Amino acid sequence: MNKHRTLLKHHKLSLTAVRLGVLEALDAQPHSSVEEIFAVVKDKIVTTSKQAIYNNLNTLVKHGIIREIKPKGEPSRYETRVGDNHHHLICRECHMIVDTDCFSGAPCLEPMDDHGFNVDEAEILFWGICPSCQNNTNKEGSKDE
Amino acid sequence: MNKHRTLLKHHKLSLTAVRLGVLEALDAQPHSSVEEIFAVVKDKIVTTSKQAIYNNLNTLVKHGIIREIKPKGEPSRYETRVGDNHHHLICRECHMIVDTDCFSGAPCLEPMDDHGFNVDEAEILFWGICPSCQNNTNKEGSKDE
DNA sequence: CCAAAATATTGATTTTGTCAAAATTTTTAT
DNA sequence: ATAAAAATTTTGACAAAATCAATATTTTGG
Ligand SMILES: [Mn+2]
Ligand SMILES: [Mn+2]
Ligand SMILES: [Zn+2]
Ligand SMILES: [Zn+2]
Repeated sequence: MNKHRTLLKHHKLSLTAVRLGVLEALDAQPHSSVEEIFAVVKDKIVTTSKQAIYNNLNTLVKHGIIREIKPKGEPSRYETRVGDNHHHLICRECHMIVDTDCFSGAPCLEPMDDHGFNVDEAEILFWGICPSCQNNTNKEGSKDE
Repeated sequence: MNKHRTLLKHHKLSLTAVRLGVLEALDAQPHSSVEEIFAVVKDKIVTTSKQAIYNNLNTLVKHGIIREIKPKGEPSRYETRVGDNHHHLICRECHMIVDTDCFSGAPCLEPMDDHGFNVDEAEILFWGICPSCQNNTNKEGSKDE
């Protein structure tokens, strides 16, 4: 995958094995957690460390190359889909995350009253139960976690 | 404040000093953190513990009596304003949080594509710079954190 | 007032993530 | 291609936020 090399060059970021591994892992599995990314990268680069994953994710976020999502009470997730201000559905049971586009009608960046804030991002999380968990609940009766 | 006693009774929750203290603290200062609530409650009930604050906040959230907000990279905030699906502006610099009403036009609970999810909450965080921090930045030049 | 249930207190533990220093790799400039 | 400089990686210690668990205390309902 050469687009990552080009992208990193554009941002004057070093082109390292771990960094490329992180980007590939995220392309393959959007909304991954640090643990998940680490597992994938470790498969290719056995000597890698969790700290290197953290470092790279933070650097990539700072440069706007990836985006961080941090749902209440869960570790951060990351994705390479940036710059389109899309939003997320998250399942209260299995914590699965899926993309959903921005409303076409509603201007996300314009709250009813902005109180003088200079708003640059509208982060929207739709909380609910995913189709699969809806089924499970129906079949197994009332069951927690 | 007797409305809190009534409210707790409705939910069959014990009426304890700490619990009432938490609700009063939150009424007085919406979007407070555990630390802030603890400080306020401790002022009245010197023997209280942080764990009691955590316990109570969790219980109150479960019962829908208060609401939890958890912005990326910050401790949770709590508020007694519930049930109106309002949203929040948060300052990237000073982390101040202010309320903003739901769009009137856009139906918050209806994402463009719900992917079969049973959505019950739309959590919207508007990120930006608050008026006060805009001033500081202008006056002090480019300054970080 | 008394027993049962709920809550509070205390201290240990977990999870997620940062910090810091030395070792290695990558880049930049001869 | 090579050497110095810069960036990244590795390792281990550390920190913040929150939960868990056991015992003590308070609250409730009778
Ligand atoms: Mn996404
Ligand atoms: Mn609010
Ligand atoms: Zn699910
Ligand atoms: Zn501010």
